Amino acid sequence: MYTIGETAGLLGISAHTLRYYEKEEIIVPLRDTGGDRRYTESHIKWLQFVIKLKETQMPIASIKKYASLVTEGEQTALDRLNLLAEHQRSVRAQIQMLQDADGMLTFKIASYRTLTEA
Amino acid sequence: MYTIGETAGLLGISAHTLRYYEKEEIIVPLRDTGGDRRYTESHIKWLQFVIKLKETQMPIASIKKYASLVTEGEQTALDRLNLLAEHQRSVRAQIQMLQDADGMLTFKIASYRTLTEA
DNA sequence: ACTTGACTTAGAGTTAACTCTAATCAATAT
DNA sequence: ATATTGATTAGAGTTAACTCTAAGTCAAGT
Repeated sequence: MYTIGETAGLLGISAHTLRYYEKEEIIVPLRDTGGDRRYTESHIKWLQFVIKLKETQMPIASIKKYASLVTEGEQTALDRLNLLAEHQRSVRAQIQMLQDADGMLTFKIASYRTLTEA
Repeated sequence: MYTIGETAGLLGISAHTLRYYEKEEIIVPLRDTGGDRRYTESHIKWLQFVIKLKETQMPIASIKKYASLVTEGEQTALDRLNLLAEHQRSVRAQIQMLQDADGMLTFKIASYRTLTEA
């Protein structure tokens, strides 16, 4: 069980952001007797997954959608599968685009090398 | 020579965005006798490059920086090389991160498949 | 002559995703 | 006993990158 500060530290995000994710219904932490948020190992795992989705450009709105499917339970498994499969296509498209850009940069950089070494 | 509308169509961005890039000093189009913007082939090529940088998450501020180096001329070639080399490192880091995410998604999706097919 | 559509400008509005502020409270450290 | 630390809330502010609005000019088509 972690406090909001510990959780933020562990994940490398701010406590502010954790409260924002809660407001967006992406995560629902427990509360201790004093009313403070408490995060379990399974909350942490879920947040790490959310952060991975974020890093790969999934918008908060889609993450929210996925989170709501998880909350709805077992019978949404197929919907979740489809959502992730769709996102995987987007991730692969991003990789392709970045590889093209990498090639272009290699070429540009080589031109500048020729220029500056001449 | 293209009008702003033609250029926008060619590049798949809006005329508004082209004016915005001009305000940010990323591009300086010519003007016809009526004062309307005119874009040459070389403007188009430059804009295509700018769009590639954008797609690969280079912030407008950095693109602006690069554009100003280009304007300054030959003697900034080494600075430009360094800027692009730095960006290439970022592009490669993005590719790496996306490939990890792709693996994770493959795993998650496989789990859901097992679940929904059982 | 009139309408249509593209262009001009300065500047306001939008969206996503935070990020911070203010005012307050509760537990711990000196 | 007081000071610090870290938590709480609602709601305001920020940043990047557009995106649009208003008010207007101008050329071409009917």
